[in-house]
Amino acid sequence: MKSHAIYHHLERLSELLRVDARQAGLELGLQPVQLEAMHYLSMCNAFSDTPMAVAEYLGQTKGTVSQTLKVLEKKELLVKQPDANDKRVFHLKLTKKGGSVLQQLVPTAMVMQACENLSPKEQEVVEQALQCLLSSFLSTNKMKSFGVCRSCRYNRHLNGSDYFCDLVQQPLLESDTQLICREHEAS
Amino acid sequence: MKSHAIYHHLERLSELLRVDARQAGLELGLQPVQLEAMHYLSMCNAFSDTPMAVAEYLGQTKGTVSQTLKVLEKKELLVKQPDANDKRVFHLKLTKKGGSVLQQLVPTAMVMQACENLSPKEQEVVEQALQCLLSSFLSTNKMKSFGVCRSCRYNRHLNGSDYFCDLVQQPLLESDTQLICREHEAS
DNA sequence: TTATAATTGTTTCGACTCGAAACCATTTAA
DNA sequence: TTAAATGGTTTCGAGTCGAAACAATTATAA
Repeated sequence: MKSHAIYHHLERLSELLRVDARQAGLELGLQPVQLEAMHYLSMCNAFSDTPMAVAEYLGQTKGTVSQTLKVLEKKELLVKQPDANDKRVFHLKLTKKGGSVLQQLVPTAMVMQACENLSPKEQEVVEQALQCLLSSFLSTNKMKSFGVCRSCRYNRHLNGSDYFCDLVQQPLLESDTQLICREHEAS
Repeated sequence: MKSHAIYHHLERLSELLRVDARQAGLELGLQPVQLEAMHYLSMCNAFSDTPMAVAEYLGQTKGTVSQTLKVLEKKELLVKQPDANDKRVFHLKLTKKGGSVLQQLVPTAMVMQACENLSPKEQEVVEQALQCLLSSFLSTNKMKSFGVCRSCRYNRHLNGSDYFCDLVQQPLLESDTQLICREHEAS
């Protein structure tokens, strides 16, 4: 059983990542969790860009996330747009400023460099291993996967660039299918 | 370049781990960072069980760590012992209670189960990959490795169960050589 | 249809984290 | 023997986080 060794490495990587993210966000007064929220919003689709979805993704309560988003909104890194059909929900969009800040800070320089120092083969192995571990975490604990739309069992490829989601019963653009969906279920 | 994918997976794993650790420590009122400190202390050698070493390991300031340790001491999970030679330094030892709490909570049930759901081969690959990534982080950023004594370039294997550290100029027990050292440098 | 329940999001509160800076005691260097 | 460096603590302020109470809207069911 390698669980202790895996835990140990993961714990250390996690701490390094956190310290690094804290450092990276320091100049702009951004906290690690705020960067994570922005990172998620930059990758998710239009069904998944709400406060509730962010809360599920981060594993935090909606109240906590609400505060996080309020700060980002005040810093003009994102805007809240009311939903067309449901007056309760808001869609969160990164502003131009938000996007460029994110691109500048994520991934952090430390991670970039560390990855560049690995051979392409090693990068491939590491990426696969992390994915393997992550999906084991998610399936073992029956958590939402937040995978990309294209790999979802509800996603149907009609033909060419035409896709359709059987869950929300809507057609999808090809670009949509590369984004993260909160309803994602592995196929 | 897989750096973005690697960052993404790592970020997510890191967040899951943190949420899980928070949950695990909840009953006993232990915070994630407190568990990490205890975990470190359970694995480090006698040169590395001081507040400063914990601070370096966690990447936090000594002031912050001092507060963390004060809480753990008050909960009787560790004790502070004065150093024999240097009146400024203290050695931190987990109490019996601290050890059993740690054994119960680390690794968390989530990680244990997720690992058990991987095949032995997968566990091996994941463990190697994490180690590979971690050492790339550390070497790229010239950070202390906190590796086990046995793998250090200062460690000399004399014969049988006799070892010697060229840095501190002291003989080592075989059991010492399996512990983490703050002065560790890869050989 | 209309009351009831569930859902989305916000606000407030208190316990906790964290770094910076000031501080003390001790050790090392000059 | 003074000055600088080191290990550790304390204090302070800004920030994180969950719980709980709240408001508004939508879904359910009688």
